[in-house]
Amino acid sequence: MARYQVGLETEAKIIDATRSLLAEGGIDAATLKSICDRAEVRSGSFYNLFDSKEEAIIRVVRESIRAVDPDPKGEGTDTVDDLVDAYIRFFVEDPQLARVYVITGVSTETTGNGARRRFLRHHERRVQRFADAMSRADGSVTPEQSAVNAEILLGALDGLAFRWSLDPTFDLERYARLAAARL
Amino acid sequence: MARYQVGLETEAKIIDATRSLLAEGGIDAATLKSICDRAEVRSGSFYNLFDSKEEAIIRVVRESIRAVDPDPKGEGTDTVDDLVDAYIRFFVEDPQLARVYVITGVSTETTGNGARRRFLRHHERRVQRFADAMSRADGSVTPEQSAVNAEILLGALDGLAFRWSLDPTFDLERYARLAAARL
DNA sequence: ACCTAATTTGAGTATACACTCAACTTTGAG
DNA sequence: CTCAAAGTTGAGTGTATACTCAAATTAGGT
Repeated sequence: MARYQVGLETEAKIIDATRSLLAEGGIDAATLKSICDRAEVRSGSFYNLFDSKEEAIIRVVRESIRAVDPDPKGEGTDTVDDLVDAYIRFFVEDPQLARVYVITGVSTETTGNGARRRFLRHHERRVQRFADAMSRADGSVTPEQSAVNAEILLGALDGLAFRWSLDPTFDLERYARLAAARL
Repeated sequence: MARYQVGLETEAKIIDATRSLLAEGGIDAATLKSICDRAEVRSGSFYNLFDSKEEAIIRVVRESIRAVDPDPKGEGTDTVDDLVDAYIRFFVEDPQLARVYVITGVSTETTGNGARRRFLRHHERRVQRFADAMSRADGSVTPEQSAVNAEILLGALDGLAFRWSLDPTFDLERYARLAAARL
C-alpha cells in the first residue's frame, strides 16, 4: 500500500503532461502515446498508476473546474466584483488550466456523458453564487431577477472566455470587467 | 462530367447524415462508418463523391456558419434588433444546424487549424455588423465604443448559446432578448 | 438497343488507438 | 543486508479508424 517516492513523481509527471496537452490541443491531443512521451514514461507505468486514460484526463478537468471557482472561504460574503475578479484572475494567472476549462467544457461530447452533467451542475451552482451576491448588493431586486441577471453575466463571461480561447491576443480582462460593469 | 440523378441524391444523403451526426454527438460521432451507415451507402460510394471525410464535415460546418448570420439583403440597414432576431431565429428554427455551429465552433482544435481562423474571421465580421448597427442607432457613441459593446453583446449571445447546447431546456430566446436589452 | 461514363460495392490496406502482461529493476522499512 | 512490495519496461493484443481499388452494376443520351 505504501507508495514509493518514484511512483508519486511519475504520477505528477503524467498529470503535468496531460494538463499541458489538453491546454495545447484539446482532448484529441491527449492520446496515451503523447502523454507517455511527454511524461517520459512507458505505457505500462501509466497503467500501473491509472486505471485508464480517462482517469488522468478527468483529474485534470476536475482540477480546472475547481480552479475557475474555488469554494468560498467564508459564506455569502463575496461581492459580485469578488466573483468576477476570481473568474478573471483564473484566466490571467493560469491560462493553461483556463484553456483546459474552456476547451473540455465545450467538447463535453467526447469526454463522456457524465462530463456534461458535471459541467452543468457546476454552472448552476456558480449562477446561484452570482445571484446571491447580486441580491445582497441590491435588496430591491427579486431573487428571480437576480438569477436572470446572473445567468446573463456568466453567459457573457463564458462567451468572452471562448473568444479568448480562439484568439489569445483578445484582452479578456478588459472586456470581462466592462461586461460586469454593464450587467 | 455530367452528374447522374442518383449521385446527387447520394451526395445529399451523405450531407444529411453528416449534419445530424455532428448535431447529435459532435465531431467524434461523425466517423466514416457512422456517416455511411446512416446515409445507407458504402464507403466506396462516399469516396466517389468526396475526397475525404473532412470535406463532408467542412461543408456542413460552412453551411452552419453561413446560416447563423446570412449576408444582409440590403446594406447597412439592419438594426441591432434585426441582428439579434436573426441570431435567435437561427437557434429556434434550425436547432440541429445551430448545434453544429456551437459544437464545432467550440472544438475547432479537432476540425483543424484553418477552422479556427475561419471562425475568428466570421466572428470579426459579425462584430463589425453589430457595431455599425449600434452606431447608426445612437450617433453619440464613438465607433470604438460601439465595437466594444458589440463584442460584449456577441460574447453574451455565444455564451448563452453554449449554455443552451449543454441543456436544451434552457430558454435561449428569452435570455438572449434580455441580454440584448441590457447591452 | 447500345455504349460510355457515372456510380456502387465490399473486401482489403495501413495506421493509430487504448490497454495488457510476464519478466525485470528499484525502493525502503526492519 | 534482506526481501517483499512497488514500480518499470516494451513487445504484443484487439479494435477502430480513414481510405483504396478492381470488378460489377446502373443511368441516360444517342
